[in-house]
Amino acid sequence: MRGGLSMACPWALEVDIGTQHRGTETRQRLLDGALAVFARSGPSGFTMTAVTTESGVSVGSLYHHFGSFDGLSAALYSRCMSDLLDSLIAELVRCRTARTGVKAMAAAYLRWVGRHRTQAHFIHASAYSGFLPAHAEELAAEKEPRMRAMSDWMTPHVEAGRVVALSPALIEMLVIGPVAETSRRWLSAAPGIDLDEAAKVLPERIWQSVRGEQG
Amino acid sequence: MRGGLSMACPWALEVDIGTQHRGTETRQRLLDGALAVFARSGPSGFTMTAVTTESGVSVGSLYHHFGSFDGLSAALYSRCMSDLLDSLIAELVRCRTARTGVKAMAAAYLRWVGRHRTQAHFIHASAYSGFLPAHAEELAAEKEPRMRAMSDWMTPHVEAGRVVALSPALIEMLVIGPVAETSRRWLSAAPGIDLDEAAKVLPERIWQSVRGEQG
DNA sequence: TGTACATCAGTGAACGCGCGTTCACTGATGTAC
DNA sequence: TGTACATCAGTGAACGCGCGTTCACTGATGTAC
Repeated sequence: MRGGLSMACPWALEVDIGTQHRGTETRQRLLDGALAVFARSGPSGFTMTAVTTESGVSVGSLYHHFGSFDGLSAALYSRCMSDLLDSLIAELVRCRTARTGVKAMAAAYLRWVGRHRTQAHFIHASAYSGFLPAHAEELAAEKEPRMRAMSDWMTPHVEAGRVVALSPALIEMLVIGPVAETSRRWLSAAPGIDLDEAAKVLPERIWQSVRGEQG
Repeated sequence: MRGGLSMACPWALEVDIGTQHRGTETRQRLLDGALAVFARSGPSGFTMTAVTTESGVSVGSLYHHFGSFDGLSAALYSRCMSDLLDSLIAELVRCRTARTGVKAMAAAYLRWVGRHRTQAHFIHASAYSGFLPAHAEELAAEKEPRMRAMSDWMTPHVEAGRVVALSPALIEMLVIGPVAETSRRWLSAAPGIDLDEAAKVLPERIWQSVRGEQG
């Protein structure tokens, strides 16, 4: 059993610094189980009992690794958010012009949501949950370098006038706002929202909203 | 007591068709109390016990009027959403050009959120709550005429090419997306978001994203 | 290489708490004659 | 105008349920000598 798992997860050797392999594996099982519960039962069915049953891990073990159920929720949120941001960054760094970069981010956001519906649902549904403020520090530490990577890409374009001279936060509102709202409606199963159609037309319109005088 | 209330709320005579005045008053007290609880304690403190204590209305009375706690939540959501939409419409109908109308809606949204923080918080935090699907019909009935009013205003501008030829839903994403995302961050007390600053610059950028070739 | 020991990982029964809901009841209001 | 009656409005104790959390414990792993 142990040997098999080690072969399946050779990278675990690098991750497990000062911890045991089975601990890392248990954490993954809990996070995977939590996501499975959320996919099946939504926010109202997202309880500790359901997660421990789903993952086959004991309550005490959950507490050993995450400290509380909120702690597990925050860890899952962090994993989902990092995955989303990494997807955006991967698309962004391949672009050289401001226009292609902005459009790529908007399109990548919609594509990621379509391909990771449960994760996207969990991120959006957790927006006002109690565990976010309680674990704000760790979450910010995970998010900050990724936000900086995007900001670093954008800054030269802003300084050259190819993107409108607004604060990074407001540029983010214009780029992410429409696709986040689209995702929210799609996740709520609102009629009349099609991700593919949105991905075709929104990126160009979003670019029009942030292009500068030299754009 | 009754006489004093009747004088304070003469319009109640028009609203109370087939019901008693004190019933209407009790419903208002419950909804007001619910909003007060949400303002003080947020989503996690939003419980029936808290609402009945705050409003001084008995549990049984709550059930008599709303059927369940979810029913009360849905009614509160409906009241907040209608108030928001009515604010947008009031600004919209005063505008004749596509540009001023679109900009007015975006600005009005941000202004309403700033002036009705708790209501805005409740709307956004309820996005994935269980009571929305369960009461979808009544909520849609309240919302539909208001959405149609906005759609009716927009249609001639789309047909004349002053607004880009996209589905009403996608136009909504472009107009509401950035201001909704801005509100969300502001409501979460995220640093670096200022509603007044956003209201100054976002409306014009949003207009750029939806203007048509004749705009 | 073998043994002792410390630390990490994992277990699950038991607990208290506060939640939403029910129900048998009383009181207030409106209506019919 | 007065009375009987039906309906609407309001009460609050009692209930069961499932939640997150605790804790005394066993087992597995890694390390020192």
